[in-house]
Amino acid sequence: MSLFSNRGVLSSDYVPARLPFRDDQTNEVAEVLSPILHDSKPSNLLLYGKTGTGKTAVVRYVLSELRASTKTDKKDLIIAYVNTRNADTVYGVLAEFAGFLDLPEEDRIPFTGLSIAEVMKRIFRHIKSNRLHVIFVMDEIDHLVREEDGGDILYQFTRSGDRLTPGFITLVGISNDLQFKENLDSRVLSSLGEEELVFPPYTVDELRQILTERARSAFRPSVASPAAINLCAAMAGSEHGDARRAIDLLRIAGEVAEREGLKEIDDGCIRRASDKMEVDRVDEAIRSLPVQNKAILFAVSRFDGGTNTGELYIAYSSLCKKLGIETLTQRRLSGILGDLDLLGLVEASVVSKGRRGRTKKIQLLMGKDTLEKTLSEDPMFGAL
DNA sequence: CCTCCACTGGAAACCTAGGCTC
DNA sequence: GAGCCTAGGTTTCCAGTGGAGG
Repeated sequence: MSLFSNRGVLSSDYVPARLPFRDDQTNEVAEVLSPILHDSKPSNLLLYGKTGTGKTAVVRYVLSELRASTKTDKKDLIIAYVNTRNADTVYGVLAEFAGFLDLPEEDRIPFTGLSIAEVMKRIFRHIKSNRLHVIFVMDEIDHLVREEDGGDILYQFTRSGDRLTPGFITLVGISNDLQFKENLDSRVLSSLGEEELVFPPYTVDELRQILTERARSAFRPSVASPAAINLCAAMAGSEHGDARRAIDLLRIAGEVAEREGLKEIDDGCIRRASDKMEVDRVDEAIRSLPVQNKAILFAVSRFDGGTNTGELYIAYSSLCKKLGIETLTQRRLSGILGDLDLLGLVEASVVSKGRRGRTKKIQLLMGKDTLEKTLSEDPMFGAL
């Protein structure tokens, strides 16, 4: 018998009927966006806060309320939500955004081939001619700003006024990075940040209450004891006040308990769940890597006590020959190493060895066996 | 205090895939 | 169908550099 009565309550895209400890933010977002109900353009809005502080949840909540309170026959209100990190490139963001707009057949955005300018033109033309009122939510907008030309796109959106009338776009930017403003053109910032809102991290006590509330509807009675919930809140949230992590942890702990045939979640489940989350994260990151990055990662794993760029390049080159794939240049390898470092799969730091030059000291950040197990799913690496 | 290694990392050129125009 | 254009990945080129050994 399942320990869960409603697992969905603990899933990452669940929006609860009320967001605890976020009433102020909810009201403010609602207030800023409310002009749309009277067909006038709301101010652009910028939300900051670390991950798991409820930014996305608040926005989703307000938007769904907004949707609910507009008349069903209203076809000119478009609410678009794009996570700019998932969309990955500037082009990807625009293409995904365009997906919300229901462009006419001949103006559909293919997945590649068009210039950014052409994509913008199509989007703007469509909004203008259909008098659309658009709220465009860009989650993890800091990622877009870091992309080349990303800030430029924002500039165009914020300056798009008369190219769109009688339609309009209101931008809602969500950022995890509190300093991303520094990389932003000041004109864009002043326009995008017409209204700003900061989300403080949750305290451990707040997390505990959030979890308690969710657990009540997610689990059968007496599956998640107060002690278990305390531990989840403390483990996931003590450093960052990250509610998403805390909720994920609780859900996975529940799954672990269920699989092990237990009647309730104990400390052990939670610790094993925490380990599992880390393994899953790494697993997924490896799986979605391009071949070259996998090959480089594999080459890194051949050195037990860490290695350096020159040594790694030699190992990588012979690996490529063995695999029958193209060998990239050392310059490129260095760049990919940087990416792997950002993903937290590898640690690559520049060290100087005096007269023996400067290099990157490289170390694998996971068990060799974890990597080999995941990599062996790829037919190309299976034989190794 | 200077040298000089083994790279780093910026900049620009090059390549490729795919849509567009005519 | 030829020829053009762009985005994104890669290569080419190279000036710049932290610090152990002299």
